Amino acid sequence: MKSIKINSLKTYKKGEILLKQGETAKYGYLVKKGCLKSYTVDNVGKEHIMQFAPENWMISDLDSFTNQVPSSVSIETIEDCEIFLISKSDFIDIDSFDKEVVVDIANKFRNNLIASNKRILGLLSATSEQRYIDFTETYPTLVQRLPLKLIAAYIGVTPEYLSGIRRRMAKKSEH
Amino acid sequence: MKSIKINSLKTYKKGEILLKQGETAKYGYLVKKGCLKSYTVDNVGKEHIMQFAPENWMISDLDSFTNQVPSSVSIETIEDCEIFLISKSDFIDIDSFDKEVVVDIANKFRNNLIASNKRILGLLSATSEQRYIDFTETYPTLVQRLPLKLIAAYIGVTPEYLSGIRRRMAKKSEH
DNA sequence: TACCTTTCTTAAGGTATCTTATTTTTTACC
DNA sequence: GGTAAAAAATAAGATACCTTAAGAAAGGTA
Repeated sequence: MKSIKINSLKTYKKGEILLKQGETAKYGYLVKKGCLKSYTVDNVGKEHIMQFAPENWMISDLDSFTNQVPSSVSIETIEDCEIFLISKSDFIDIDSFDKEVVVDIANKFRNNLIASNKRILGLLSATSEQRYIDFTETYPTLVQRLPLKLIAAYIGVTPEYLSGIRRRMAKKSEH
Repeated sequence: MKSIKINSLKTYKKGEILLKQGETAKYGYLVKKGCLKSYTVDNVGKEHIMQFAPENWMISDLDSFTNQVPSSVSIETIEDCEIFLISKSDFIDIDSFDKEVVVDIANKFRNNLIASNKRILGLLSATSEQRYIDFTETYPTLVQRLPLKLIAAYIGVTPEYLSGIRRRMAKKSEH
């Protein structure tokens, strides 16, 4: 990715919204410091988290960013952040890149795709307790760092229910 | 993708297993005629469908195929099929491709990623009835073509429950 | 046509997860 | 350090979805 020029490094406070559901994504966000989330709010006001982006992760609505259609997610800081903004014009004209960069991009998409497919399988076939365990193994640092309700919105249960999962797991491991 | 050479076109009967969960994927499968499914069977014997591949779709376990690790899915014909096998050696050495081909591959990964992310959002936030409606809109031809139990395994409910969804939807639309 | 097999439907009872409400704990701020 | 606000824990009752089992419909084959 080294030959993609980075437009600007900006700082944000916790809780700022960088992209709103329904708007068109102008930027990809590369996190230098802090953590972002991409999420939807459904018609009964409940939040569902698509992705977390801690340090060195990249986040956007790929469909909106690439095809200039309305975004299906919002993106928001969940800690104070320093973030590189990568503009659409830097990114969309993939043909103008060096081949090496295109290979990097293809590999990045492929790895993201593998990760997304694993998540689909988990949502289809794993219990919520198992999805929580998977989360703690995949993101050991985030388990400590994120509030419970965000983890619940990521694995697909209510905060109350995740609280119960934790209690039952603690009881089990007592002996 | 035009400069990827195609190894061979093979024919299969309905119900043949092309890749078994746990084995390493040697091929990508490009469907000329018929339909494939990729799926897992969980520890209580229940089937969960990752993807359908009707005509012109490509299917494999991308992680297994790319990184030579055990596959997390099985792939099986659900109709009589004609299928192009694309071998790993044709595909994995992405650096040796023309740039144009690499751009095609990147775009294909990107589009798959967008589709997978939509499915994750659906699994997180939509009711099973809404996921069924989404399925009928995304794959109108498959709704008629596939048995109910496969659609149920794709949207993440039991066949009995999907049968109930259909009944309630029919009743609703009566007036 | 008749038979066998698979698919689909229906229904009763069970489990997982949600909703709502209340209490306790933690965090943020003056 | 004290107070307000947010987050987490707990619990009771409601709903979505599953399990099991049985019967009805549809498809394939002799």
